[in-house]
Amino acid sequence: MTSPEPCPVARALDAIGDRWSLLIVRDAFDGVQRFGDLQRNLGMARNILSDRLRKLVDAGVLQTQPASDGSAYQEYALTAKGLGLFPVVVALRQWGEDQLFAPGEAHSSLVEKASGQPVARMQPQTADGRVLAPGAAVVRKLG
Amino acid sequence: MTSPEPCPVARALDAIGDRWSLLIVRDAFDGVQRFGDLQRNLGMARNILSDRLRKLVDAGVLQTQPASDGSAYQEYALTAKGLGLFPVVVALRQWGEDQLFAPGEAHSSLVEKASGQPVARMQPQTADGRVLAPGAAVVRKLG
DNA sequence: CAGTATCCCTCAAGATACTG
DNA sequence: CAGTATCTTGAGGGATACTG
Repeated sequence: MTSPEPCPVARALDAIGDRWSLLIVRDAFDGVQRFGDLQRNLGMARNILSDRLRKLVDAGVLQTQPASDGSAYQEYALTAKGLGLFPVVVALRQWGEDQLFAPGEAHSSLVEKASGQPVARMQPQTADGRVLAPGAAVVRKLG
Repeated sequence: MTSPEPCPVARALDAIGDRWSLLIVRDAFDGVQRFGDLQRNLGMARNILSDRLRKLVDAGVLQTQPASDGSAYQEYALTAKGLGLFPVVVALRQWGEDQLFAPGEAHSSLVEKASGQPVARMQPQTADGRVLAPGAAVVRKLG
């Protein structure tokens, strides 16, 4: 479970598959960029957040940049690599909403209601754009 | 980080966000259904695999069924809920391939080459099917 | 405010022996 | 072969005090 993982899924999980990284990334997509905001938002220990941020920066998922409000501190922003996690976060949210909530149960995708806009969803598809349903036909194509 | 998580992403990660579950699910999508095959394939300790399988069954992601070869044991198969993780696994694999491998480096999505068929890819899209690029416009829609 | 440094502790994970 | 039982370890994580 370490070193040169040959499986892309395993390698991805090695990079961002821990308990906090993807939640940090989700918040980053949501525009949260400050240490304190992340910490309050996620309710995690400062040292852990600090460590996770460093690792995400080392991994090239986040980058630090001067604070937009002119304060002496920095902000954490998604890199291109980090933005590439968008489908992952969307897919996770989608599965969570579809499979992990009771029919009437409220979840916190409030933005949809607030904005009146449907949130992004995912559909696996072939390279030529045909929609793909999970099942026997694709079962051996996951790598 | 426990109990009634209101965020779908957090709840999803609570269910399958540990170090092994998604790898087991990936193998399941790949047709691996036997305890011993999973154990050898993933190189994980028997007791951990046993525990993880039980939890995945409890979570409704996997179900046991009589072995197809008539042996006395059982097989672990994806439920509908588990099949719903297809986009998640695909998105993870896609990100891994695109961002975590050097240009010429080989990864183990051999199936594509073997079958000559392109593997599934993901594209986030709106409810009406328009393709969505990650960025400012969608940044507040992740929930 | 944005971190770092310490201390502590739980739990996930590994190894391995055992059972039907 | 398909697990279960037991033991041990180490890393991940939490609380909190501290610094620039």
